[in-house]
Amino acid sequence: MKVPNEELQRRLRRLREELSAAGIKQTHQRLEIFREVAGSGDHPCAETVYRGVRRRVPSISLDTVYRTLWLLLDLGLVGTLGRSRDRTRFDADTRPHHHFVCSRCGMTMDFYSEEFDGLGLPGGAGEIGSARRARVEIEGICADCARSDRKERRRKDE
Amino acid sequence: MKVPNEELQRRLRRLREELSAAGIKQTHQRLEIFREVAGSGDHPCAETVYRGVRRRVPSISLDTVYRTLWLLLDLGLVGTLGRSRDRTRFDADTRPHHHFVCSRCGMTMDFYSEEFDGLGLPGGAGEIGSARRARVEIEGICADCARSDRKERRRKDE
DNA sequence: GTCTAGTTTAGTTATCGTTCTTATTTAGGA
DNA sequence: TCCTAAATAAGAACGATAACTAAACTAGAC
Repeated sequence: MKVPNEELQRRLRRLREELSAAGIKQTHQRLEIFREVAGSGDHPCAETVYRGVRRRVPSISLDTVYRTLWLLLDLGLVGTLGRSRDRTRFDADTRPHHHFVCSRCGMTMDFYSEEFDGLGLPGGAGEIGSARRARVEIEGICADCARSDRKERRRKDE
Repeated sequence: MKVPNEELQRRLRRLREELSAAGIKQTHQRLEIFREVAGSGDHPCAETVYRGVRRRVPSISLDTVYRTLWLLLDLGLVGTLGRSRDRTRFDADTRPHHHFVCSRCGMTMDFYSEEFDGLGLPGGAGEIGSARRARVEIEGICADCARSDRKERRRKDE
């Protein structure tokens, strides 16, 4: 799976824009690391990116790859699959269920929905495979955080 | 967040059933570790479970907690949040998108669906918070694996 | 109740992904 | 071109997790 060149160029242009907007230096390493991720239609891990970039920049260090990937994540230029930088969390609820994650406080809450359980691949993506079970993660602001936000705002307005 | 006692008892009963069905001994430690996870409506990490169990079984070792949690996972008595035991994977596609994960080969494929992007909390769970964005992960068998499964079955039938 | 195989503990060590430290290099502005 | 803050390379360090040991323990079969 390769990203078409046109799309890759678009992404590289965006990288340059975002870096200068944020006042961050455009180094050879950063460019090549991003090119590696942005050019693979896949979901590479840091090690894979490292091996790929090393073919073009043999002196690159794994540390630089990690630092750069987290930088790109902060800038919103890449994302991660699943929760990153978190230890494994266990869940004794084995019924099919879904999660709501508060993007403010990080709290994860379960909820149930048979409709969500049975979601299948949408038309056009059906040829990828056959669905067995769906898990939905909704990101948003939990009621508690929304409350304290409102309180905070009221305090400021006075 | 605490699990109601009735539900906890149901889960403990299931633990006993599954352990004897699998011919695995029912030890005090296993019971207490499971009770800790099953009794917390939360999503504790191994360390949290360890601290909780240690209050009741002070001699417990962290090693036993890990061994038992993975055992419970293998038995399907607990699950994990997100991909466990996997390194962080990066994704240069910053458009909203969803994933199809093949439970046979582990391959993760992207797909797009504006309908999925906009999923909100279902009725009855709306008071949890306000949704901002949804991510759907569909688990199933990819077309490639389905093909080789069929081939395998044909070979056996001959 | 006895036996035994499976389990736990404690302690040590290994591994793996990731991060830190420090000396060196470099991008980009003056 | 020169300067300096920022970035890098190398390898040591780190934290979570896993493996291994030997000795003690115990659940469940007989």
